[in-house]
Amino acid sequence: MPEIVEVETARSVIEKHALDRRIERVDDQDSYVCRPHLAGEIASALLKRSFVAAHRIGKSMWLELSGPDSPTLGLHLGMSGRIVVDGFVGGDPRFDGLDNLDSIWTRFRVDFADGGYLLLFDKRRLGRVQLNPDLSKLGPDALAITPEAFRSRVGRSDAPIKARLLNQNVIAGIGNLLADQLLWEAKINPARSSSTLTKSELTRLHTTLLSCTNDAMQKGGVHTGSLIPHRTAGGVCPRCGAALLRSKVGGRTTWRCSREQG
DNA sequence: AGCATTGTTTCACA
DNA sequence: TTGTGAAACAATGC
Repeated sequence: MPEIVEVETARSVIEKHALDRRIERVDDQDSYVCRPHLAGEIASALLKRSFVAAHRIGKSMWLELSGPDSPTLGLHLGMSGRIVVDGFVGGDPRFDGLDNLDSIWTRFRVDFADGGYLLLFDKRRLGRVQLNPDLSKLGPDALAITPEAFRSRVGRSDAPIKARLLNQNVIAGIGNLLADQLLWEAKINPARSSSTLTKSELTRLHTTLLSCTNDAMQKGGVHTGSLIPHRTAGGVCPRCGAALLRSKVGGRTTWRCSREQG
């Protein structure tokens, strides 16, 4: 997906352009993306109301609806989702096809009374639209977590540090690319047991997390990280020139510098 | 043709 | 109890 940076962009698009507009029509027919799907359940919850706030923790968004006893609308971009409101786009920067918003890749759509729209464009179809999503297990948001909480939560486990960073219940928002990027920046081996990291290493990792996400936000996505283009066969460390090594950590393809993250 | 994929969930197993 | 690895999910890109 869309990691925390892309999701925040999407949330921001919604906040700026989709609030306080009367919802006139809803297409929730994709029963895989929209769930649980009791024919039109989502549609009837939204019709004649409006979105009044857009929130996010990690990679999960939820929208508040006007009116008493309204549910919230959960949005998750999955592996490839984008949010489009009128012409404004937020989310996964890969793939084209946005020139055809009526295609099968539009998995969910809201039309406003004023003629505008909000939609979820998702080629991979692993995104989710859901009423009252359960977000109670999510850890603190990666952009908001304090250094102290970061150290205690992330450093507590015997799991590999990368697996720990990817665990959304520990800290919410870090995905595979961002994890590789920040472990490389901080010169820490992704496979090291989290509990062997020193306090100063954890502090450095947290600082790096902030600079990486900030940087990615400026440049338009986590794919702009300096390590990312080198995560390929024969790739070398853009910092020291040593070979990059490919492995599997936390179930995900992992690249690290053979010299600096040995 | 075959494999990999910026994500999440589930399950068998150590 | 924790953690891991693999599989499943869906569909596209290389």
